[in-house]
Amino acid sequence: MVVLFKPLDLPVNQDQILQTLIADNLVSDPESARGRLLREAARLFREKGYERTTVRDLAAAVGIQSGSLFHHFRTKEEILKAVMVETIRLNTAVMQAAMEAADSNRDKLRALVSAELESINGQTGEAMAVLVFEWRSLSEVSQAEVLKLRDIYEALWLDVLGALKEEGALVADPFVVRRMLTGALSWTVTWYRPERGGLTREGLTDQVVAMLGLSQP
Amino acid sequence: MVVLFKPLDLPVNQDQILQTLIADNLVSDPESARGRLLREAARLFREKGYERTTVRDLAAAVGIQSGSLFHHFRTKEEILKAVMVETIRLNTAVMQAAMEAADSNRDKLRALVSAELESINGQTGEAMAVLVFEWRSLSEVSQAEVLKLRDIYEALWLDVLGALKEEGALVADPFVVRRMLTGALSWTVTWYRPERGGLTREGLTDQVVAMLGLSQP
DNA sequence: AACCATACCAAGCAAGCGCTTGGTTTGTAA
DNA sequence: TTACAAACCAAGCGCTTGCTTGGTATGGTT
Repeated sequence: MVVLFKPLDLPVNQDQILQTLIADNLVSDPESARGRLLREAARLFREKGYERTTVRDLAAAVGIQSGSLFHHFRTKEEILKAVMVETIRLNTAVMQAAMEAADSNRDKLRALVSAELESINGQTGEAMAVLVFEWRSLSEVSQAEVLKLRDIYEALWLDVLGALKEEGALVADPFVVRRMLTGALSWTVTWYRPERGGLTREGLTDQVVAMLGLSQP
Repeated sequence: MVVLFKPLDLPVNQDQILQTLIADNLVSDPESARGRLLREAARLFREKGYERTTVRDLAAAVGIQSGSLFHHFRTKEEILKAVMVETIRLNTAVMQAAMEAADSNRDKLRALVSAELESINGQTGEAMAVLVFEWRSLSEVSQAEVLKLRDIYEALWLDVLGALKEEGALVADPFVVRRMLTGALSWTVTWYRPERGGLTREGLTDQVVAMLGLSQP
C-alpha cells in the first residue's frame, strides 16, 4: 500500500494498526468500494449535515446511482452508523497503542491528548466531527450500540486520569476533567488549522496539558 | 409579570434585563404567541435537531395548524434564526451586566464563566444548544448575520482575557483559552445536571477557573 | 460452455416535506 | 354597527426524499 501522507510524529504506526483492523474486518479498506463510500459520506455529513445529505449526493460522490447504494448498505442510517463505528474502532486502537508506548501516567495523558487532537484534526477528523455533531441522527438503538464502543474508549482516559488523581498530581475530579477535555478538544475542529502555521499540534498539546495544572510529583 | 423560577445567584437581575430587551423589541415576550413558539422551537430543535423537526411538529407544539406558522415567520429557517439571534442578544446583555458588576479582571472572568454556564444550563440552555449544534442548518447569509452578533459577545471575553494576559496572570494565549473554554463550557450541556445534586454551578465555575491556572497577581 | 454471485443501472413509487391559498374567526376601535 | 387587521383553519400543491424493483454487465469457478 502506498502511504499518501506524511508519517505522524506519534509514537505509534497508525498505518500498521489500520492494516491489522482491516485484516480483522473491523474497519473497511479505504481503497475498497465500501471504504471509499464511507470516507465520502464522512466528508458530506460533516460538510452539510446528515439530514441535508441525500442518498443521491452520496451516490454521486462515488460515481454510482443512488439505488446502488442499497446494495452495500440497507439504509442511509446504516452508513452513518458505519462511519461512527469504524472511526471509534480505529481511534481506540491508536490510543491504546499510544498509551502502551508511554511509561509514566503523565506521559500517558500527554499521549492521549496528542492522539485525540490528531484524531480530531487529522485524517479521521471529518468522521470525528460527524461523531460529535450528528449523534442525534442515529436511532436510539444505534445510539446505544455506538455508546458501548465509546465506553471502551472513555475508559482509557478515566484510567489514566484516575491514576493521576491517586498520585496526587491531579486535583480536580477525573470525570469532570475528562468531560471538560472532551468539549475543549472536540471544539478545536471548529477553529484549529495547523496547516496555516502558528500553533503546532505539539504546541497545542502543551497548552492543554499545562492548562490542567498538574502539580509536580 | 410573574417570576416563574427561582432568582439566580448571579450579581444581575436577569428578568429586568429581559424586560428592557422586550421593550426595545430586541427579544420576544415569552408570553406572546411568537415568544411561545420560539421557546417550543428551541426545545424541539434541541431534542430532535432542526431538520428532523417539521413545521407540523412546531405548529402542534403551540396548538395551531402548520400553515398558520407562516403568518408569523416567512420560512422555517427564519424560526431557527430568530431562536439564535434572540438568545445571543439576551446572553450578551446578561454578560455585559455581570461584568460591569465585577471589579477586578479576575472577578470579571469568574462572572463570565458563571454566566455562560448559566446560559448553557439554565433557562436559555435549549436555545444555546441549538446555537452550537444547528449552526450549519442556517443559510450562509444567515450564518454571517448571526456571526456578527456573536462577535460582540466574544469581544467581551477577549477583552477580559487580554487584560489578564497583560497583568501577567494568564500565561496562555487569550484566543486559545477562549476557544478551549467555549468547547469545554458548551459541552457541559451534554452531561452537567445540577438538579441531580453533586456539583453546583458555583462549584463547577471554581473548577473551571482553577483549571486555567491563573498565577497570583 | 454453463453457472452464479457481485456490483451496478434505469425507472419510479409512496410518503413526507415546506409552503401557498382562499376563506373564516377573533379582537379592537371608531 | 360597521370596519378592518391580525390570527388562524382546511386543504392541498409541487417537489424531494429514502428506498424498491426488475433487469444487465462482469469476472471467477466448475
